[in-house]
Amino acid sequence: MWIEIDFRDKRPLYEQIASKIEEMILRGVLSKDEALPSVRSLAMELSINPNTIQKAYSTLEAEGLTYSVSGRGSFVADAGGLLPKKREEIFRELDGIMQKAKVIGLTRLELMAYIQGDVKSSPGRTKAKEESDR
Amino acid sequence: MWIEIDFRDKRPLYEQIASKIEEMILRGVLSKDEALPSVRSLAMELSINPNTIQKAYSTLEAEGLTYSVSGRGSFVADAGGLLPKKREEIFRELDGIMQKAKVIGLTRLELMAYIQGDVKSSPGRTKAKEESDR
Amino acid sequence: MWIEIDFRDKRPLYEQIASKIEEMILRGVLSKDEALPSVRSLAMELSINPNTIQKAYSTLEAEGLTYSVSGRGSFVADAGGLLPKKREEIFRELDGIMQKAKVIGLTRLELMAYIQGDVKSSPGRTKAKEESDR
Amino acid sequence: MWIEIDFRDKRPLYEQIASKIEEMILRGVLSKDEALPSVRSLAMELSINPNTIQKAYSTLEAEGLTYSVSGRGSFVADAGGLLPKKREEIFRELDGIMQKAKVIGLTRLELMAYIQGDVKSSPGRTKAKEESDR
DNA sequence: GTGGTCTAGACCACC
DNA sequence: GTGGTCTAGACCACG
Repeated sequence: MWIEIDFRDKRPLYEQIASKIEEMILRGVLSKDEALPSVRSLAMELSINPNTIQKAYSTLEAEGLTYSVSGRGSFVADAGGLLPKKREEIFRELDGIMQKAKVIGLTRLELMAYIQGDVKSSPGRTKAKEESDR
Repeated sequence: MWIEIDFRDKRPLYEQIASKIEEMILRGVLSKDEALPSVRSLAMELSINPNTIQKAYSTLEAEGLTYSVSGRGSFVADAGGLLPKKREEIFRELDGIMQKAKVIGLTRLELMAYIQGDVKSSPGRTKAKEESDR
Repeated sequence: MWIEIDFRDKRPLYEQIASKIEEMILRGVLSKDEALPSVRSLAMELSINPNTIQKAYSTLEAEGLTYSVSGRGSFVADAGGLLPKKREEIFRELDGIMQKAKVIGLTRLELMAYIQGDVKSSPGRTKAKEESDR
Repeated sequence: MWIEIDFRDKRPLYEQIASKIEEMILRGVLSKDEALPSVRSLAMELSINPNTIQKAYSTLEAEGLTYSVSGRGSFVADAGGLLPKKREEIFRELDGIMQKAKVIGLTRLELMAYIQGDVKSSPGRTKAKEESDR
């Protein structure tokens, strides 16, 4: 299947998995009412404890990204209505960064310049980038 | 003293303390070679175990923000040379956010606009911010 | 297990342990992603407090020699990239020695001669060394 | 007077002072039977606790580098006979380094090459040098 | 079971 | 008094 887990990641496994699935939903890879793989099958595929998958699915449901029908499985919810909440979340993170930036004397303009000039698309290459920066 | 610990914060105590002190150093509130409060005194003041303070101080020293002399105390190091590293750290965080933003269709321009016109910061204080910002 | 602690050694226990493990990693005795013994088990084996082992493991992780996954264990990191740093460290030590040598009139040639023809190592083992050196 | 103490040095003060004086003796800056400054005067000059100076002088005497006449002060001993001991000491340190070097695959030849090619004597050069100097 | 955090109390060398 | 190390025992989240 599509998920790969990184054991060196400090985050708990269930959160890692949940966020991967969340990304797929928001990206539209998984569409409304599509079924997620069963807990057991996904657990086997990732050779991971089913409890971990269960927890990942639970958090997804708690965040409103999926809904579960007992006895049937989990399905992706309507993603449209959730975007504003995600937006808010991102802006809050951005607030945190701006605060840190201010502490070390990084101005808003510098942050904006970085965002404008930043060239990333595929996740994973962050090194060749740091060069081209500054 | 100047530090207050927030028990609702999920981060470990020692990290909370360390980051508070780090901020003061970067802000210039604490200047080079100035003495930090003794492990024991700060522990008492925050009614926290000395070992926890010790750990906070150790991590600060490991990051090069302070130096400690056994039997004399802990002192803030020369912060000047560390700013570039901090800058890089912030930019890397920013990379993460930009990636998330792209997933939900938030454009760079929107992010930049938010940074430029930012009004809300930590939840609750929405008005008095621009003033305290200087 | 493989570690033995020397109570005559003045270095703290955690450092002794950390450096033993570091040596094994650099030597290749422990290979990438191999699991270290659990904190508790190693503590029991050495009849030492788990916190002490924890500290040893923490310092190793801080130096980038290992990574730890909460709830799963500690594992050795990719040591390859760290050799240059170690090299530098050794050369810096060598600088220190050369300075001391100069003070008492020991010439570089004498040092080089000693290195080339070195026969004695740690006090007590004077003969069997060249063999075990391979 | 001639000694300057570095508060960021991890070594205890008394050892720092003792080693500075030892170096002067070995260098010949202080000659046989010359008087060291009185404990009290040196303490005042360095604005340091007299006990600390006392301890430094004691260790020097214990190592045979000085002798003290009660009621008169401390004087430097005959340095000539001590050189072999110092030589031994340095070679033992060198042994330690060679062992570490071997662990990371640094050959004796590389060490020798470093010693030969190292250019320290006139103030300056060799980046890692400034550290080990002082 | 694992790593991680925290407390409480002790001892050490140094100043 | 200071920082640093160590022990003993506890609790937590994760798997």
